[in-house]
Amino acid sequence: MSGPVIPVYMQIVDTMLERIEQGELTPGDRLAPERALAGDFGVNRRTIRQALEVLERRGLIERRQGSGTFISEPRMERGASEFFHFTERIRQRGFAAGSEVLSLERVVPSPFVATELEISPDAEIYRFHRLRTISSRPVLIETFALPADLVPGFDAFDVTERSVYEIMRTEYDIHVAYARQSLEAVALSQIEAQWLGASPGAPAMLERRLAFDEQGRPVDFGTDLYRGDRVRFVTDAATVAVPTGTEVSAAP
Amino acid sequence: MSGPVIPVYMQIVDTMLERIEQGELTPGDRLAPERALAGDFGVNRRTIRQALEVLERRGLIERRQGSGTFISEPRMERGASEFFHFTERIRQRGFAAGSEVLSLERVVPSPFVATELEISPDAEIYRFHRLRTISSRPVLIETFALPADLVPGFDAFDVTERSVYEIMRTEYDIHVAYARQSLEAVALSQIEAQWLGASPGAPAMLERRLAFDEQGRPVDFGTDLYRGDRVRFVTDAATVAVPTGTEVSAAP
DNA sequence: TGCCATGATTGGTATATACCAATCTGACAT
DNA sequence: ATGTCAGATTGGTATATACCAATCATGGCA
Repeated sequence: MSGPVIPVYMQIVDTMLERIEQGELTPGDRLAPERALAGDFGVNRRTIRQALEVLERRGLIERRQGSGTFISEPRMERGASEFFHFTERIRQRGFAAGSEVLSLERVVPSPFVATELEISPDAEIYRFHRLRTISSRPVLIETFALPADLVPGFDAFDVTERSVYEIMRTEYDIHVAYARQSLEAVALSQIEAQWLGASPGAPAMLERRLAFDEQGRPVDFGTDLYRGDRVRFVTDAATVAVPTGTEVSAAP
Repeated sequence: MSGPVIPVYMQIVDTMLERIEQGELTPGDRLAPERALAGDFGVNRRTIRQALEVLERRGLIERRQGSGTFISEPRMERGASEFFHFTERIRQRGFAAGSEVLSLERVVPSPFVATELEISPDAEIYRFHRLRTISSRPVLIETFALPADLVPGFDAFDVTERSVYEIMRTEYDIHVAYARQSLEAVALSQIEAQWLGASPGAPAMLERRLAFDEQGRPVDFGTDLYRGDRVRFVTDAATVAVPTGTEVSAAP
């Protein structure tokens, strides 16, 4: 009648994340061989491999056949502090950045959200919507889902004035390090259009976001919905081959 | 002795990619159960699972415990700061990439285009539109404007089969090195919708592009117009791109 | 000293087996 | 008709075992 069943390989993932966090393992270090880890943890080698596959997909380790498994350099590029600061960016351009909280509640997440955040389906989250304005004109709706266990009492803070990630950093010592994100074009629903002062069906830019902290824990799952006529994303590119996760290869 | 050793699970991946490409399996279809596939292919269930894991990571299938494994809706994914090799990327994902030239003419550009390309207002350009398809379904309309002085006789080449930048490179020794790009959400016009097989007003992603060669000369000015429901731009933090990363700007 | 065969090490692939967990189906009771 | 529950179906996790492929370290030879 225990709580949620956490698979063994995920427990091993957590253990290794801790070791990385504690500094027992630092970038460049080589892990023990899979067979040795299997012995240490008292599990089958296959189970260790499942755990390593998770860590590899998150970019925390690198595996080289015949050589070993190594802790990778943390991918902090375009880190939270630079990337997510809507307010400073807008003010630097000489506009007035505004903010309004549309909703804030503590709820049980949908199974999908729970899965993405890697929390048990009955653990709660803080979910809220925030409207962002430039020169008093609505520009985007932000949606956040934060695991309540990580940020207990989050609703005590004023999300109108402060950055969400800044609160997580200073109040909870959670440092958002990187995010998986994607952009797509969508049509505004009725309610979204109303919030943004646009017409239903008008084009908008939807950014999906799953943010991780330095230990690779998912800490925020949400979206940014931009009015299509009020935002442009600059994506300058060089021809240099860019090794992104979207590249397809035999190796995971 | 024998050629390169392709693991069995990758051969199975290839087989399934073919079936998807051939239309034997279409989005929404349910695959046979893993145990049945194992029997069909004459391999262990674990091997089938390895193949399915690859397909899942590529976003081609979706697995639901207790329910089955399903072909997902094809969506082209690309990094926001990559703009080359449409064809290769699509084929790597196991889809058939198609191409159709909608127009090709040598004309005097508008003053705006002439300014962007830094050519005299009466110098001519090659202007053309190309429709790109994935599995025979329209995905984007490309628009190009190339200074005619740089690529004389460009209309002699078959833009249906060859990459524009590849032609510029091999036939004219012009090496596209860099592009200033931006992304925005727009609504499809009547004619655009017709080409893309969508409804007028449907959301789309407009990418504006000004490409430069290694000497910093503007060599191409154009746009890519993506159907909003058939493309997703991945903007992970994993791609370096700090200096020219994604920025938000207030639209004029 | 320098090179390179050779074996040990390490991750990669594959089989066989078993049981768990989520979902769906259909018979049955109301 | 409608709701409910038991069993079947299907993907998920885990063990034990074996061998292959890439890499590395060692020691002998020129």
